[in-house]
Amino acid sequence: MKKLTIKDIANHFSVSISTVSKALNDSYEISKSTKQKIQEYAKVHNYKPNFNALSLKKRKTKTIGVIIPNMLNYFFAQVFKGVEKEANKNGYKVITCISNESFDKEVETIEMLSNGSIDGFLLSIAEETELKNNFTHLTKTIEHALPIVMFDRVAQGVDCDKVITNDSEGAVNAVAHLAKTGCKHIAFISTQSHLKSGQERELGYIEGLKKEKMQVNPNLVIHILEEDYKQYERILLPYFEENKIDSVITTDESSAIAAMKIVQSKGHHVPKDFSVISFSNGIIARHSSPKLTTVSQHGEIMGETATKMLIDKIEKKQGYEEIKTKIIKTDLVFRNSTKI
Amino acid sequence: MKKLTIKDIANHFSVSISTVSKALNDSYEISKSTKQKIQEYAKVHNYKPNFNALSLKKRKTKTIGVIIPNMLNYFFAQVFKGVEKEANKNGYKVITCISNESFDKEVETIEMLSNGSIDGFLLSIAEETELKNNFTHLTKTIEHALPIVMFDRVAQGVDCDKVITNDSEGAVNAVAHLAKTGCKHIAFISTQSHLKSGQERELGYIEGLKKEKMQVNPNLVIHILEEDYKQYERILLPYFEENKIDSVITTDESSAIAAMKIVQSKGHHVPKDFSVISFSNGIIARHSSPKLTTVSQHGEIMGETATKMLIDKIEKKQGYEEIKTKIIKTDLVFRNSTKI
DNA sequence: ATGAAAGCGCTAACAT
DNA sequence: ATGTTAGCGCTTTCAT
Repeated sequence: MKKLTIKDIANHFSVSISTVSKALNDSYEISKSTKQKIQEYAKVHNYKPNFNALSLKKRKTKTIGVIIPNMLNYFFAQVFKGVEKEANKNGYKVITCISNESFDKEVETIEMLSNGSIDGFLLSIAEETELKNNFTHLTKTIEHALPIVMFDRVAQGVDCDKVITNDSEGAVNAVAHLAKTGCKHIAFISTQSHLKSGQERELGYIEGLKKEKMQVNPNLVIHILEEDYKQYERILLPYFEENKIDSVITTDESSAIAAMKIVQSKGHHVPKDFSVISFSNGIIARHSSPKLTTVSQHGEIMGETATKMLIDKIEKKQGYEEIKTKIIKTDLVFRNSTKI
Repeated sequence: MKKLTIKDIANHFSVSISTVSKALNDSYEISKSTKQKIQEYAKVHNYKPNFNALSLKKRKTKTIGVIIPNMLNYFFAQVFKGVEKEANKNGYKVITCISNESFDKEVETIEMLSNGSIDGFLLSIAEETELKNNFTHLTKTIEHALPIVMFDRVAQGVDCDKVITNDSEGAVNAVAHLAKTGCKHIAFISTQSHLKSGQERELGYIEGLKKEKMQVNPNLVIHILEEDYKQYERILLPYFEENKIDSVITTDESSAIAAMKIVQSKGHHVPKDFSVISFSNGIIARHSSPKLTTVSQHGEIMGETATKMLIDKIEKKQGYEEIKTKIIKTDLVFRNSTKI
């Protein structure tokens, strides 16, 4: 069964294709009766204007491209959920690509989609791109009039809209809560010291300590590598043996769990003897014993926000020419790894 | 900066557009020298053929549509990873939609994409669709010559390629391992008794018991609702108090964790006194104490397989006319919630 | 070896 | 109120 075109309808009623086109678009030029019969016929036969013809003509595709570093990351999956929802709400499709944290894949993807496939990009830069600090592929596409909105992992130097979370504030709040509940020796474990957001969290930790008039002990700032996730406990153990630590803030869930297991294995009780707060997306945090108190990022809202910004830019809504950065706040979600 | 078109290139060299087109496609009709200078110029100026013009002309888009029930589900995220990878490898883009387990969203999505946007569908049906047992939206799109490949959650009645996992076999293997390691009273906890795959797992559990010449005790087959996930422990507790249970197979990770917490809170040791095997995608399983032994599904391979099947069908590769169902086997991944 | 022209499905300016 | 025509960017058949 071939797809129905405007031409077929025109033939069927022995009218011109422009009459049909106008009728379907409810033009005032066409008589009520013709409009009715044509619209009726189109509906019954399930006519749908050809997407590519429309896009070619109108020079816009009503689709956006999203580049996500890693969909297995729950946070990014949440962001994507928000993107898809907001895009659909506005009648946009979304082409999704995973960069796998690879610079090359990111560049290739942008190349692939920079041929009129999409009206704009949403992206969170790959780890490798962040390290390389090479953003020419991004500046180039912006020059070519394809708008970009970056989310979460953002390239400061690139001139475009951005949506980020307030990582440092999240850490400050975490420190404040620990201090309030009597913790004196707060450690910080980072698996992301190579990333901007990881550095922000660390800065927030320091700032938080200062605010609480607590001393910053460099021995309590622990940097480990994400790729070593299978040996977190082994790697962390010495830190806990050589220092007096009564609480920890971690940049990720896995190291929070590892820290907790270490102190538990020494017979300590969480949260009575030891408190834990983790930056987190929540999935693992809700299944540990005890459940983790977290600095929670609102991925879905971030996705919605970024998408809205991009669509506003594409459709040149009021104020679209300003370049904005929006900040999504974090929430401290109290579970059972901290005292009240 | 406007995008370069074939016309611009033609003007620049004062040749016709068809010459340019042929030159860019390396046609034998064009002289070596002209080809060279045109290709060179195109490369330098980063010419890219307009996607919509090409699609319109060629009547294919090199893009596939994927409908996923829920991207926050780690398994589906894994499938998606495989899809994206395989699609890209073959030069396809992927438009991704989330049905959110909703029948209506699924239908709308299919409507939205059935206008020449894509060359074929990949989908896992929404829970609601599975319950409604209404697949006319699917049969209709197949009739309209848009191929569909279903994965994981599959509509048996619909005539199309499918990729599924062997759920029942996974359960049989789980029972076998528990039996081998001395378990006598194996319970089964299902949060998915309304879904085909949940039923298959239960069937496999029964079959496994019979193979091991063990008695089937209906009291040990426990059905709970996924929406009650916050109260699994409360709901499950009575079963553990009223029955002699020394091991459990669960259809999901959360209830496995809940079961484990219950027995641990009674002072029992996992796996010494109690064994647990969970159907699982792995993320939570690797963070519990002890880590869970799982029946692991290979989501990424499933995604790759389904995508390859769809592309073969779209491109009418050898044998594309047969309708096939491929089965991805499960693996029993031994961690620490079972004995050896 | 190169070019003219038709056409993919649609919109819209311009007749009639 | 309806029709003709050009054109979106490209491929391809058919001249030349």
